[in-house]
Amino acid sequence: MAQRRELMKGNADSLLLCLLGQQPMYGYQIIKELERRSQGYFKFKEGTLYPALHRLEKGGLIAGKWQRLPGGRQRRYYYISDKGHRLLAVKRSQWLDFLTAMNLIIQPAQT
Amino acid sequence: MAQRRELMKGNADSLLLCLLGQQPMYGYQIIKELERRSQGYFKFKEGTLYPALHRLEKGGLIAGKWQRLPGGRQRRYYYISDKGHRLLAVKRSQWLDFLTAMNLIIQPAQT
DNA sequence: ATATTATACATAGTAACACTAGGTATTACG
DNA sequence: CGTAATACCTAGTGTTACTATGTATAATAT
Repeated sequence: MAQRRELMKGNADSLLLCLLGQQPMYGYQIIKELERRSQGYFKFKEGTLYPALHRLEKGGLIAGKWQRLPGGRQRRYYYISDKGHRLLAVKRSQWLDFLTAMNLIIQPAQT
Repeated sequence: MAQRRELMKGNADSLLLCLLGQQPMYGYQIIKELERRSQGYFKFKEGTLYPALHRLEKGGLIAGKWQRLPGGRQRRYYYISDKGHRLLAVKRSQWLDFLTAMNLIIQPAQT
C-alpha cells in the first residue's frame, strides 16, 4: 500500500521509541508487537525496521545488546536511553500538534 | 523543521483535495488558506504546492483553469473532479484508520 | 522615481526514508 | 527432509517535501 507507506513517514521512529520506552525489545518482537497493538494495522517490513533501529542507535537514542539464547541463536535487544526518552516526549507533542492541525482541515464533510 | 517535512508525507494531497473539495482556489490562495485554517501550522512551500497540484491534475483529480485578472495578471484556479471527490473520501477514511492505529500505540505516557 | 514587498506561477536538484528484494542462519513442524 | 517461523542484515528503488532559483506584475514605501 503506497498510501500507508507515506503516512508512516516520520512516525516510524516515534512508534519505535514509544514501544522501547515501555520495555526493551528485539527487532522481530517489535514487528509482531506493533502489529498486535495496532490490531493489524502496522506491519513493519524488515527493510524499514532494521535501518530505523540502526539510525536510532547511531543517534544515541537507543542501545542494542546482543543476547545469546540457549540454542545458540542471537537476539539484539534494544534499550531506550535518556536522550531517547526526551526525544519521545518531543515526538509525542509534535504528533499532537500535527494531529490538531490536520483535524482543523480534514473535518468530516459537513458540520 | 525536518520533523514537519516527514509528518507531511502522504497528507499534502489530502489537504489539497479537502480544500478544493469545498471551493475552487488558485495556488497562492491555497497556501494562505491552509496557513490560516491550521492557525499557522501548515506553511506550504511553493516547491511543495505546485508540483503537488500538477501531480493531482495529471491524475485527473483536479483541473486547472487560467483566469485573467483586470490588470493582466494570470491566476490558475483548480477545480476538484468527481474522481477527486471519491479519492478525498478514501483519503479521509485512511487518515482516520491511521490516526486510530497511531493512538493505540502513542497513548500519552501513563494511564 | 525607485526600491521593496506581496502576489502569482514554475522547475531543477536534494534529502529523507519506507519499502523491495535479496542474503545468512537457526529452530520447529509435518 | 522440506517448509515455515524465527532472527538478523543491507544494497538499491521510488516517492515526495523541500531548497533554491527564476520570471513577472501590482502595491507600498522611501
